Amino acid sequence: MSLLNPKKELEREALITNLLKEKGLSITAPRKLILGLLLKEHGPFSAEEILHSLPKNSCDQATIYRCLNQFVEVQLVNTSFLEKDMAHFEYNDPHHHHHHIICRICKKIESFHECLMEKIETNLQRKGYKDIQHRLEFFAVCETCAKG
Amino acid sequence: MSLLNPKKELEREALITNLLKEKGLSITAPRKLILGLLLKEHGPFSAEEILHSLPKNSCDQATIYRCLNQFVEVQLVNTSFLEKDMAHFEYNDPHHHHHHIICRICKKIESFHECLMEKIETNLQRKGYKDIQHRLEFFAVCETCAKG
DNA sequence: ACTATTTTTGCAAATTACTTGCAAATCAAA
DNA sequence: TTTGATTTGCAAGTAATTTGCAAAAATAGT
Repeated sequence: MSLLNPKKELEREALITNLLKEKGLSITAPRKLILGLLLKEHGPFSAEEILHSLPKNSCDQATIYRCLNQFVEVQLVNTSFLEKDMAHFEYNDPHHHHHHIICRICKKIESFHECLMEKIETNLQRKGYKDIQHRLEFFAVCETCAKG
Repeated sequence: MSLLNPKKELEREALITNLLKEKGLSITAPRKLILGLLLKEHGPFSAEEILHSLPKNSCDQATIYRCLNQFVEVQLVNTSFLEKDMAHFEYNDPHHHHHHIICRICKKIESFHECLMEKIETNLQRKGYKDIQHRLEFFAVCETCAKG
């Protein structure tokens, strides 16, 4: 824990605890660690990155996956599939809706906040990105499943 | 091969062959089968679905993956990650740019052609979809990599 | 607080989409 | 058709993610 600002740390603790409670998840050490990391640093992170960012042996990788999946279920966290064989996870902050761009070569990930595609592409071009493609997918519950 | 319309079949053959040639890929039986399927039916298909749609033993699964990856490289085919542990593939028809919606429960995939998000979401709501989320990601070559 | 009940965790093994090494088959160029 | 390069099939390998199970921790009731 940070020795520099114990008050802020307490606030963070309370925030994490509240978020978990609101979503009906019990308060456990691994869940606080993982959610705490996602709140402090703004990802997206792979499960492996999370594992290595947390204190050694503080949390098993199976637990990390299980917690992340639960967080995604209750929409506390978003998943992206920026690389094909590895998911990335990020705190789902409703006030900071944004999207990602990944370099096809070096895999560096950046975020941006515009939300109209032509505008976004123009801005990306100005930033020097070449050969831009996008992928937009919607996820929802269809009429049949909503009734069943 | 279809006995109903041999002329159309020949045209299709020629189209497939031309597409492969244009992209600098040699003409092989598996490549023709896979691309042919993607041209005839409009996916997206998983590799497994492609395997089972082709005539028994006409093509190994390793070959299917290799061909699909080559098609993606030359931008003849697009990939989506609609389900988290399985890629879907679709012919990249520049005249029919579109996006997908997948039901979070039954995994049924539909396509639509609008390209502004609010409009899309409104239309999806009219179709009865609930709890709509979207995921938009850009892929490009960053300035550093373009120079290096 | 204490205990009982439920939930969660850690570990190790399993799963599964996807990839790869290699010898045999097929393709393309001349 | 022959020659050399590319591609294929097969079987084994890889790596992210999941799962079974017993032990540990969290919650609810008293």
